Amino acid sequence: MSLLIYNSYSRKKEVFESITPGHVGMYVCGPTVSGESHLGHARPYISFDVVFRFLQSKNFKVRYVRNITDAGHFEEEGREAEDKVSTKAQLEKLEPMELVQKYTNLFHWAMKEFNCIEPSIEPTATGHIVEQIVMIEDIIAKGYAYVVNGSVYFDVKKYAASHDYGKLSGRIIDELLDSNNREELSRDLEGQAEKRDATDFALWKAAPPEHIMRWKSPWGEGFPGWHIECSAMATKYLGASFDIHGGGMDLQFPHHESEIAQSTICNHCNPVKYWMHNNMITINGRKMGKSYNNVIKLTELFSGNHPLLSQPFHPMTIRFFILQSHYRSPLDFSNDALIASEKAFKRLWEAYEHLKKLPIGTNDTPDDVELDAKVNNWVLQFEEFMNDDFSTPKVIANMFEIAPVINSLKDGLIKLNAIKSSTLILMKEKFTLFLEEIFGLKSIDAASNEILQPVMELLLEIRKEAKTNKDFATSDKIRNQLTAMGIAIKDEKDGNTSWNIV
RNA sequence: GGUCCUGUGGCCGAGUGGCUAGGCAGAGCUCUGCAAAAGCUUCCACAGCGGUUCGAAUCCGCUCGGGACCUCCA
Repeated sequence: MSLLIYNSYSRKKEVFESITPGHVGMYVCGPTVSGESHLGHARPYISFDVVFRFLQSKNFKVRYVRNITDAGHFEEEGREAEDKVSTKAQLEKLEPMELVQKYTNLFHWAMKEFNCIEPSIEPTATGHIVEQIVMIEDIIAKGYAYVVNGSVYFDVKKYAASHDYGKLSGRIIDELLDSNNREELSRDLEGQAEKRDATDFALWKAAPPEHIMRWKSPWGEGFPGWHIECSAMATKYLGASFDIHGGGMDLQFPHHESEIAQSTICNHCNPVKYWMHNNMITINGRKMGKSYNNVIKLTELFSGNHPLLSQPFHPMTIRFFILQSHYRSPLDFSNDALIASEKAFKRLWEAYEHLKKLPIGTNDTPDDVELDAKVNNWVLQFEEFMNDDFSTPKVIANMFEIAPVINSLKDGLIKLNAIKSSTLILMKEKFTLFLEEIFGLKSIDAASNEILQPVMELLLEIRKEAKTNKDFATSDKIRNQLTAMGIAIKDEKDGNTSWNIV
């Protein structure tokens, strides 16, 4: 069965066919490392990590490029052309590269916590200034950019005359161009005056004297525009046209629209076959963002140190929470929703642990034909759902359908030969594949450490003896004290006792 | 103002015109020395008003509400 991907460019689901059979080139806009990542940032990187993993499971050789934006972003484009990174650096009295390194490290740490596989290539904007300059020169040579006072701007009007600028973001170019004359948009921004048209965007900005991050260029010292870095790096590592470009919905315009324009002029072809955009994470119905002052940083989420949070949340809980909704749907954050996800995830993972331990028999004829068929169907739908534009919530729903069956098998409420041995093997195989390898989830349990393990065994043995002697005072004392210490114990149906750190 | 998306039960969230999404919370029962967990059962729903249809949460229109983008943004 083929993979369907919703292409933002065509606004419909399309059958995925990679440009080079067996290989996939995927570019995802990475973080701007001028500050700490927040919950909103987690979504694209987790969503596209799953895309990456799923494509690999389908035996594609994927080159996954995710950049680090460590220069070139404008805090407020046009108003005061300033480099975001250098602004912050002056504030914190750090060397710009020191700041960039700090937040890059923090970002990498968070990605590791989320169990995101590292991209194949993680290029930095500052490491590709030359490529960007070459690309800008090319655009100028082809007549689609002009130089003013040491800055270079892309000529949108000229480009739009022969290309469909605005298609990706559903923008109507005439209205954008008209908006030049509209009062509410003529904000009379500094630097705006240099542009021939308000819709033109900067490829290169001349650096004012106080600007720390600056590079020599044919147009004087300056720094690159925001959009050119992605075009330059994507072209360098994935070629003139590649398969998948991902990022947040909020990047569609102007960032991705401009990327298309730049690359199209340089390479004479549409750079991207499938555009994928994840929706936003909202908080009380509002997009999480600095301008709204409603961000929850990842460090706060993991530590629980935030007024909106009642407790710390494990990175896997966040990952599961994100996977419980479809990547193109808005996802509303709340403390309660996260608590619900945490419980749900723990329950599902526990069932998975039980599944792994179920013994495989040699039963070819199921006692319960109906159940056997149902389970088979649920499991086989995992891939079907993923093939339908990565419908992770549906896969999870099916896993929850199967969880009671697993628990019942484990407790003997359903006999093992109710289902075929091959069905059980299939369950084990697919749960591991989808839960661990594709969804990238792993146990939330604080790893039971080596010293604790034998101590617990001893304690539980003593408790078992007490129980056998009907000395419930002792057995309850052990249980209650352990509970107070944060260790929960459960008497299983088979007479054994399991434990875990809460 | 323009473009687009969206409105599902106490909460979060799937839903491709006809068949129980799922999770969390609530209620009851079973198992259990008691717990916890688990299992079973169960309550609560498709913003409103029209229309298309044998049949709509699902398609169309209108109204009301929410949001995103149009400026840095995941």
